Amino acid sequence: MAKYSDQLDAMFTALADPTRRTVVTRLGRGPASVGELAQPLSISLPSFMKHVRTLEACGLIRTRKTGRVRTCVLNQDRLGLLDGWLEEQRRIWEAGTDRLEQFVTGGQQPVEDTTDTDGAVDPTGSTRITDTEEES
Amino acid sequence: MAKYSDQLDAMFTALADPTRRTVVTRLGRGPASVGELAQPLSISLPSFMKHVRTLEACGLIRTRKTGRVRTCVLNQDRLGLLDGWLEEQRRIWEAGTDRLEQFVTGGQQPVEDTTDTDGAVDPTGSTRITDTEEES
DNA sequence: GTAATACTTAGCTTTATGGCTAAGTATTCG
DNA sequence: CGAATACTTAGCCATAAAGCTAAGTATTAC
Repeated sequence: MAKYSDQLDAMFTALADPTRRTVVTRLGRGPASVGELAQPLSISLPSFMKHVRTLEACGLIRTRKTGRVRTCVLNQDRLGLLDGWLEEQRRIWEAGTDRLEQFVTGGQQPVEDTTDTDGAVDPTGSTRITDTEEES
Repeated sequence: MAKYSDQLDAMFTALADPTRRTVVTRLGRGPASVGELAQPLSISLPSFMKHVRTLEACGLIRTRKTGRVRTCVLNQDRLGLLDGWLEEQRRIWEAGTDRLEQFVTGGQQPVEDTTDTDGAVDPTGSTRITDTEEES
C-alpha cells in the first residue's frame, strides 16, 4: 500500500513540470499517442517518454500499446487526490480561524499547537506576527 | 511578472516535499517560529531553512523576523493557484466529454490536437485556450 | 559583560531530474 | 521482402535538490 504521503509526493512532483502539465491538459481533450503528444514539444522522444512514465507512475494517465502505437489517456479521477489534500488543509485552517475568532472575541491563545512542537511560547509575549522591523 | 506557468512550477515543487507539506499543515493551525517548526522534524536548522525559503518563494508562507525569532505564517490564499489550475483542467476535460458525446451521437473525430504549450494560460487573464476542435 | 538563543551563511556531498544521442525492436506499408 | 514508422533501451551529462557540519551574527538572558 503506497502511503498517502508518497502518492502526494509523486503527484505534486509530476505536476511540477510544465511539459507534464501540458500533457495533462492536452489529454483532457481526449486520448493521444506518444508521438502526437511529443510532436509539438521540441523534445526528443526518449526524453518525452520519461515524462509519460512519470505521469503513469503517479496514476495521472494510463497508457496502452496497440500495434506499434502507445495511446495515452488521462485518468481524471486521480486529480481528486489534490482536491482531497486541499480540502484537508482548508478544514485545518478554518478550524484555526475559528480559534482565532474565539481569541479575538473571547480571549484565549488562538493557537499553540496540538500534537508536536512543544510548549515554547512566543518570546514577544503576545501571539502576534505583525510587529516591528524587517530583515536584511 | 512571473509567468503563470512558473508560479505553478514553484507551487507544485514546493508541495512535492513531505517536510514542506508538514509545515503548511502545521501553519494552518496558526503562526510559528522557524525553531518551533523544525523541532519535531529531525532535520538540521540550516536544512530546514531551505524549505522555509522555498515555501516563501512560491508565496505559500510569509515570514517576519522580530528580534532573533523568525515567525512564519501561512498565506492561505495562495492555494487558490492550485484550485484555479484544477478548475481549468476540469473545464477542459468536461468540454472533451461533450465532444465525445457529440462523437458518439453525431459521428466526428472526438479529438485531434490543438497545439498548446502548457496550461500556460493565466486563468485570471483573458486569453482563453479556445480549443477550436474538430475540422476535417 | 558574558552566555545562551535563534537563526544565518558558507561550503560540501549525494541523489534525483531532465535532456540528449546512438542503437535497438516491433509493426505496418509498398 | 525491404523500408519506414513508432516507440524503447542504454548510456551519458549538466543542473537542481535536499541534507550536513562548521562557523558566523544578532538578540536576549543572567
